[in-house]
Amino acid sequence: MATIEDVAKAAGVSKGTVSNVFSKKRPASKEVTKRVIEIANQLNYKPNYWARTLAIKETRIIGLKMPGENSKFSQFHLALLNGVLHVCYENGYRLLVNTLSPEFQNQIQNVSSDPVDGEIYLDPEQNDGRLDHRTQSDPPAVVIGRPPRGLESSLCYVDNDNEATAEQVTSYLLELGHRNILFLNTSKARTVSEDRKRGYDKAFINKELEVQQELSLFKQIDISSLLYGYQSIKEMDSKRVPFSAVITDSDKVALGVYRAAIDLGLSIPNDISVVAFSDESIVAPEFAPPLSSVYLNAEELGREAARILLERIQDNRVPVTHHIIQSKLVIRESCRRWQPHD
Amino acid sequence: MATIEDVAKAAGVSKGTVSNVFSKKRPASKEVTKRVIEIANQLNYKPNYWARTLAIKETRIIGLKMPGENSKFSQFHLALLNGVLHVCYENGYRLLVNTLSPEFQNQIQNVSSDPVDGEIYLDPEQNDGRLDHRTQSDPPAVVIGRPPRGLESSLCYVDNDNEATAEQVTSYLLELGHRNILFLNTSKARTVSEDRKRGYDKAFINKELEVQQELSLFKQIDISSLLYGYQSIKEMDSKRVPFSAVITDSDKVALGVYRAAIDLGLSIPNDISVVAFSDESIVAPEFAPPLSSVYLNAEELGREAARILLERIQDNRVPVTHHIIQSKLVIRESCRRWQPHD
DNA sequence: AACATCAATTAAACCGGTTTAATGTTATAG
DNA sequence: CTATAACATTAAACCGGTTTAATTGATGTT
Repeated sequence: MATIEDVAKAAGVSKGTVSNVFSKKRPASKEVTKRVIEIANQLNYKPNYWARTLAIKETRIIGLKMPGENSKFSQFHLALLNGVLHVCYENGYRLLVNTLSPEFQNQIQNVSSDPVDGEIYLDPEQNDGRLDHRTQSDPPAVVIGRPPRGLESSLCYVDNDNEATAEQVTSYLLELGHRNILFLNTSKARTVSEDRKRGYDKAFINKELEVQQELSLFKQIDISSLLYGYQSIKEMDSKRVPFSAVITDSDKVALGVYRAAIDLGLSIPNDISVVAFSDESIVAPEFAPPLSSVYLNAEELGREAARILLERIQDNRVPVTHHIIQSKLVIRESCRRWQPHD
Repeated sequence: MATIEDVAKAAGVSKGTVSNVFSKKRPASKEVTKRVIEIANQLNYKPNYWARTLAIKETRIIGLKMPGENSKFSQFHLALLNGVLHVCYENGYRLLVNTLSPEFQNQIQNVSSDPVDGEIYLDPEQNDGRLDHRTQSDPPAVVIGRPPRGLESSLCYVDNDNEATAEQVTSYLLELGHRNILFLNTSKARTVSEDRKRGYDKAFINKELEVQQELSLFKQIDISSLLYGYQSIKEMDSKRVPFSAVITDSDKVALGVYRAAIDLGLSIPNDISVVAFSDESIVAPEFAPPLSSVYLNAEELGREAARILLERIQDNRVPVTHHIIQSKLVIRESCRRWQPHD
């Protein structure tokens, strides 16, 4: 690969001039510009990205940090990613997906600063190593979701109002007459599970009803969403724990619930009502019956996070902001007024 | 941010020694190692990624290049991405998603080498600017999908056998007695559309039937998949073009077909049989009726592409390889034997 | 003619690491 | 007790850009 030196020599000018022709940061005469560009083309010269980065201390790359383990992108992440990418596209930024295993990163040979101008953190957890170890000198960051207690005030984040949404969903079911509402929450480690649980509890308390803790489940990390939904229902059934409605963490979990219902000869919504969080796919309407679910606006979460991040990158003195993205409960046909059987 | 120089001074050793402690490329004594690491921690020192990259000419980043315009990741891309990420994770690589607008990249200030060790190209097109302009000095590349004619022999790629699969799908419908089979193909620009069309034609020719070209449609770039499916059916219906089966490019297009069928009071599969390519979501079974579709194994496509790329990065003299990933037609309930109505 | 102004250019320093070649130090063999 | 190998360390060069400060030469002013 040709270097700036090669081009400078061939064009009979100094490195600085070639640099100016390419960066346009200072003027160069018409003739020189023309000659340099011609020769650069001949030599197939392109400025070296990393050399430039080293000199100007800007990568024009933003990072996306997944939580620790080898996690997969979900439907929700996909929408979110598309939002982030959209903003990147508009602003000439690239996106670096950071999936390095803890083992890899802990080896001293692999320790290094992150090669980005700023980072978006996904799926914050209660004790989030990624966030705890952040220091002043790290690049700007924006979290999607609520950061763990204690870090809320010092970190920018973008989130839904998960507590209010959970309360709304639960109230909806309570008003339909349901009293035994199974809550298939996401993993306890994630901060969002706590918020949703609080909203769920609140809905009961508002109606002066008692919360049945044994109906609040948390997903284990090692189980798939589909199985989580399926097995939970099967288990509740075999333990003869009564419930007439289910709130699930995602449409995938709801799918598991649907399948379990079929297996158990239960009808949705006649025997069980179902509502899901996090429906970003276009398929909820295709469920039989169409699934009522909460649209979280993941794409907007991604867009907004990226926008805020770029702002901070340009000027890191802008105040820490917290941005709430509107979510929306979409009622379809998976819920029904509860009336005791026979 | 502290530099290697700061650490070296504070520890009373040379830059080279600090470098050796961190890179482990050459030995350092126990005491020196200990002292250097201690001081590095105190100063919160981490080796600068860009400086290191410039020196060793290795980024440990692989790139993912989307086609030109601001395109979104689909369900298919998601599965593929997860495959790529998995391999990255295992091998300590980061993934850079490159979505820069052509306008951005064409400005001289933004011209530069790509900041990656190798690249994966998605959705190759017949006249693909990204691929045409590649030169010997560009980093190693792997294409997912068939490269345009002329570049096939010089580029590594991973693909399904789209021709054979399309032939299989079409034959399946022909054997069910269908003769007017609408083919809602993907955009004509993409190489895959050509391959599938060839397979479709072949199935007819094998049976010594004539291909009705007016039943072969190609998606326009500016229309959503859902609308493409919906409008195509509506249009065929209003033009009174007879057809009894539809092959769609993806489950999203199929969804549009389902919705049009409802609008037109047509029953699937009684009036229209439907088969989709590219079903990577878990929802095809949730369609009413469950959608027969071709599982393309996108995750494996991604994994294999990443694997081949890493191989080439380690040794770019390995021969150019073409890898075919198995796809599979999954029969569900959206197709039926064709018998003329009353 | 002398001086100030301005644009284009350059040599050299710099960004923060790695690597080479040389040096000093200690252990091992003859 | 050397000669030699093996090891740890360092100074200096290098990677390929950008930037600073100085220089040149052309233009304009009085």
